[in-house]
Amino acid sequence: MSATPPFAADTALPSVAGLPAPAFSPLYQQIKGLILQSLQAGEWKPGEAIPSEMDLAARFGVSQGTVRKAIDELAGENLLLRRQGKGTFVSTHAEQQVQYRFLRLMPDSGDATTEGPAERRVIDCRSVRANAEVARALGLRAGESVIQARRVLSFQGEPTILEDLWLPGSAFKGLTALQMSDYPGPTYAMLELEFGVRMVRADEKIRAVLPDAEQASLLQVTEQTPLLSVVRTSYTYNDAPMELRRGLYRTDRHHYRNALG
Amino acid sequence: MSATPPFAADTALPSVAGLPAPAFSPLYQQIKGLILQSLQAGEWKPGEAIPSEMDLAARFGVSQGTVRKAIDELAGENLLLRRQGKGTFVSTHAEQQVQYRFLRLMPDSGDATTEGPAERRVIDCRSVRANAEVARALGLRAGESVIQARRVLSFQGEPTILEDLWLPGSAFKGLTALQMSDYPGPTYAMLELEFGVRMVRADEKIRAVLPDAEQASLLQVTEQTPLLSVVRTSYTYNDAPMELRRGLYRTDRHHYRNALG
DNA sequence: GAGTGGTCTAGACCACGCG
DNA sequence: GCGTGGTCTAGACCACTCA
Repeated sequence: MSATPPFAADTALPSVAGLPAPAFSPLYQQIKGLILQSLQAGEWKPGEAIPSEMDLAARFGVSQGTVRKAIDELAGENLLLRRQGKGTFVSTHAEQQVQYRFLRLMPDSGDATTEGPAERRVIDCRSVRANAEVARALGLRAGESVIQARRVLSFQGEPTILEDLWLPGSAFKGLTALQMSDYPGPTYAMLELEFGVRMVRADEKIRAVLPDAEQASLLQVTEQTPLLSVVRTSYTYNDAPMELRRGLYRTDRHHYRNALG
Repeated sequence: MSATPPFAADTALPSVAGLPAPAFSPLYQQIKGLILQSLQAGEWKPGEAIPSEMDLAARFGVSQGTVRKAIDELAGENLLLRRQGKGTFVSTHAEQQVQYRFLRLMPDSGDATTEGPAERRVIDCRSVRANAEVARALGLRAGESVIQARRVLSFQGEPTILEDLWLPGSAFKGLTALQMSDYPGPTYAMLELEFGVRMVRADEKIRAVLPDAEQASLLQVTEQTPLLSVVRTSYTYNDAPMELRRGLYRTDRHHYRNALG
């Protein structure tokens, strides 16, 4: 029971010259926003169930159908996971059926399960000052503290991915090389667990490049071997960038897979 | 008015040993299937409006809400396009706001609109016999007739993409180099218009490679320039493969963009 | 059997596009 | 002002999970 709808739909806001009217916000979008706030505030932790649709409907003072539509959208964005008969759960990078949610590199033959998990070797992990590029990508000022790490992922004993990554120092203070290498499972799952930061979506820019001498050596290829450069920016709930990652992928036994709708 | 629901939900089909029960098919999924059939049969052409939700509800003998949910899914798969106040339309590669629906290559600065349309140069277009690889990708037998084409796309005067593509000869009989070069707009739109074949989704496998001498010459780069190899298989409504395309992308002024959800 | 999400319906009203 | 898709409600019943 209880409350009245959070806001009246703003059907008649003043319109701005030159721009289309500010648009009207349906109830279920407002409910979606409220659920998003609770997710962001950590009211429900990754992997946990959120309240049932009926409970949320009562809490927000709307019908079940309206809550349902809000949850539908959040589930479509992979922020929530519905399980019939059990409840609706906060998405997590752990306990994912697919091992790595953001990694699109696939073995040429077989699939990720036949290949087994990656072996990780952390080469470097330390706190540095952000240069201009890193600062821009993470929404920081140049010179602010960031954690920089480098590691090599190997599949079936063959070094395949060289990753450099940068995380804002403020959110990940105290991250160690040990955490980066010892956590069993995706690094994003470790960041959720240890720092409460959940990466929710990401953008990638892909190029073909040649490695420098050090990169080639780490991947055990020649400097004439073309590699995929994958620059990823990952975002948390409020669309704030929380990670910059640059991967160099060997594509002699793997390929980057993409589905176009 | 009219008909009874197309099928009773098959709640109690015999279950197969070792497999989970055959599942139950909600009404809206059946409606979705019927709409899909009409699309595939060409009852409504790309760009045209399909009947209103009320009309379809009457035609199928279900409620508007059920038709709505079926259409929602088809719109989510980009097969239909909803426009409030106007109707629901069959998606098309023409009149797309984004010029190229399947092309993920973006200029490093600015966007596709600032860059202007690509200039196309068709180098080759002829009928050949499918080799084993092409036959497998297109679901043909080796030796069957396929149309093979090669072309270069240039942006702002700079050759950027070299494409080889293969189309099943049966569906595209009579395709000429002239059609490939003269049609203003996406090639996929031309194939819709001239052959009634609509590419609905695609898969891409991406690698970093070095070009051979001929490829390098066509793209005006050296043989030591790393390029993106993008092998795309495109599918029509019934998930039948209808095109194999291999692109070599220069990534010195462009990058392949991907969003991860 | 109780509780969850999933489907389906019927009806009311709203926003949008267009003649 | 009409027809379209879009929102919201209320209620019934179904499928799934787990105790």
